Amino acid sequence: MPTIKEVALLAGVSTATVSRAMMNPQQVAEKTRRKVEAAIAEVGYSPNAIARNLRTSESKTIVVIIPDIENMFFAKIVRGIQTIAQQQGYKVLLGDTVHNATLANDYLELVRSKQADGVISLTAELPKVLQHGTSMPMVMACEYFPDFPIPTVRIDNQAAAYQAVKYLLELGHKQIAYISGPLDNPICIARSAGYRQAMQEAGYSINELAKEEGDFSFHSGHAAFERLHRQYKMSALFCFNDMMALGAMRSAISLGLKVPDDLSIVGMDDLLFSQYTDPQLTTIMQPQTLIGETAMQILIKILNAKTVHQDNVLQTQLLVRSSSRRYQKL
Amino acid sequence: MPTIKEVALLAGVSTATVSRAMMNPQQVAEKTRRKVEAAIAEVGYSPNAIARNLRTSESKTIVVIIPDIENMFFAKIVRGIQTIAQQQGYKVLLGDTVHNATLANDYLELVRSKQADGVISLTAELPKVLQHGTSMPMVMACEYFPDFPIPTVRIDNQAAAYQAVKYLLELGHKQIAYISGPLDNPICIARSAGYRQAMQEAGYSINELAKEEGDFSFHSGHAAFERLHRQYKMSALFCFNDMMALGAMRSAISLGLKVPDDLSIVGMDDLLFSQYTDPQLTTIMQPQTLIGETAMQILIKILNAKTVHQDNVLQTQLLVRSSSRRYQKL
DNA sequence: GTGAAAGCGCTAACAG
DNA sequence: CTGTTAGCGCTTTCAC
Repeated sequence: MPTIKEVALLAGVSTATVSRAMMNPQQVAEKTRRKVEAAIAEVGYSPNAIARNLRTSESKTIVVIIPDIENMFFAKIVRGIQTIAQQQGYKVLLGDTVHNATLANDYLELVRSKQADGVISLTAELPKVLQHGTSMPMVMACEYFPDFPIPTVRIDNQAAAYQAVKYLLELGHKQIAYISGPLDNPICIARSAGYRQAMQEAGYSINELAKEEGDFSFHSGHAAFERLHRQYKMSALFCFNDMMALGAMRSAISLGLKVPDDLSIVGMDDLLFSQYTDPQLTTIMQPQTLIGETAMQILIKILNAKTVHQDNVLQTQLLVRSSSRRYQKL
Repeated sequence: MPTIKEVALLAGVSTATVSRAMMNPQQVAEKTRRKVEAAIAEVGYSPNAIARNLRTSESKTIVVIIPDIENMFFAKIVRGIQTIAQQQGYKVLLGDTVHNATLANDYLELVRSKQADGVISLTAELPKVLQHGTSMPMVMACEYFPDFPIPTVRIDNQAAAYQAVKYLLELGHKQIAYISGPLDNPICIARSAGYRQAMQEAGYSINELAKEEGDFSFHSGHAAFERLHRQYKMSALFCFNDMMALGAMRSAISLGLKVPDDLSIVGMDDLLFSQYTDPQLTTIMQPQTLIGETAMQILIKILNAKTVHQDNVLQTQLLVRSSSRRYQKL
């Protein structure tokens, strides 16, 4: 790999001039600049970013921590992040934690060690790893932690779940079950609260058997429904995300149930495929692209000025499709 | 951020000793090491990887370049890569190029600048960017370039397409159309050849109207089918990947066609959702996890010993499901 | 407008 | 076993 020194030699200038020609072109004479550019092209020089970062303590790179790259929900969010990042000259690196806190920590390491300037976390694995109260430019998207004072962009999880369950109640359903994500996850706690709020408002008691736990994956939704089906007689099901809803729907169908005739299903997220399955999935849509864009905008503000915007709450929307219908006696 | 100097000062040793205590603990006296470790903990020191990499030219990190994070096909491959990487102590960073050669180049930059040791490319954007014949530890997965002597892990694209089309021919179909990815993409050229081979063997001529181009995305498959439907009367359709096949299937259905009664569809990849759509998608399965694992294993060998394993070809398999059926006169 | 020189934080000889 | 020294490749004062 050619270095700046070789370019300088060939162009007959000092390394400082070569550096300036790249960083502040207007500071260097037209003629000199052209010589430098020619030399750069000739040797095929490309600056060593790592040396540059070491010097400037800035990498113009951010890292996005994703819990599960197989969950399509995150793809659109990443795209939103990338759009803004690119506009502002930031590169984005993705880290998939496979729901593993140690890996999440490795990615945080990139920021500590100056390989990246900041991080957007889409995962809930972080607090286990943030005991040191380590402070770094960071924004949390989707997930959130009441105890950690980290700028967050998210939806109102309790209200969203409330809306989903309320919708099912209005259709006349009484036996409404739900499949949650990990029970200790704050967004799941909030969504559970939304479920309870809606049920209690309608005057129904909460049946512990009406709940099963998954991990947000398709397969966990499939498995959770099988357990649920054995233990609780329901006419409607609310799943905490679409991947699980889709898994549960498949499970229901293969158990011989008709959706929505025997079972209404409502999910949450609105994935690309949610509208193309059979039946199409009714769901609470999350503005995925906007979540990503907002998160990146906040991170850039933090990087520039240390301004902290706490807790941005974005709007969701109920999308009624064909996986849900009015309750009918069987 | 505390530096090694502060640790050294606090521990009452030189920076070299601190460094050794971290890199080669056995080289430093038990007692000294303990002092150093205590100092590290006290100031909350964490080494600046960027300075370290600048010095050692090694990062124990590899980068995976992905053309489109929204295409689920890549998720499983990435998981395969991660499994092996983790076993061998490598971190993996993901870079989504959004089909953009400039971004692809940025990620290559990570290797040139020693922020990563090697790269696995799942994208076809590279050659445009590799004019300089730049050599770096790299393996190509899925895509390949006949002209570039880069270790590759892939399937036999022509044979796979041949198998798909042959299958449709055996079902009695004669009017078989196909939706390709970008026409200048080598794997698409190979798959087109497989299509032609099968058609010609069966004694059918090639109709230029029986072909449309997409970009491997769901939406492009949807749009391509609409064009195809206007210009060519077909009883069967082969799509170069499942995302497009799923898009085409939706398009067909919304145009009032029955799948498979009016139109048989065969895809390629075998995504998680391919078996859960209605109808379930017949497809040529690619061993995604294995592709990822193999690619990473090869990269590690290159990193260790410069051994080059050219062109590993993995097996595919036709999965017959319900989106295809025997031809019937209408 | 340009060059000389210092140094970002770290590791790796080389001495001792 | 440990300290001293010399850079890795780059940017950035500070002079000229």
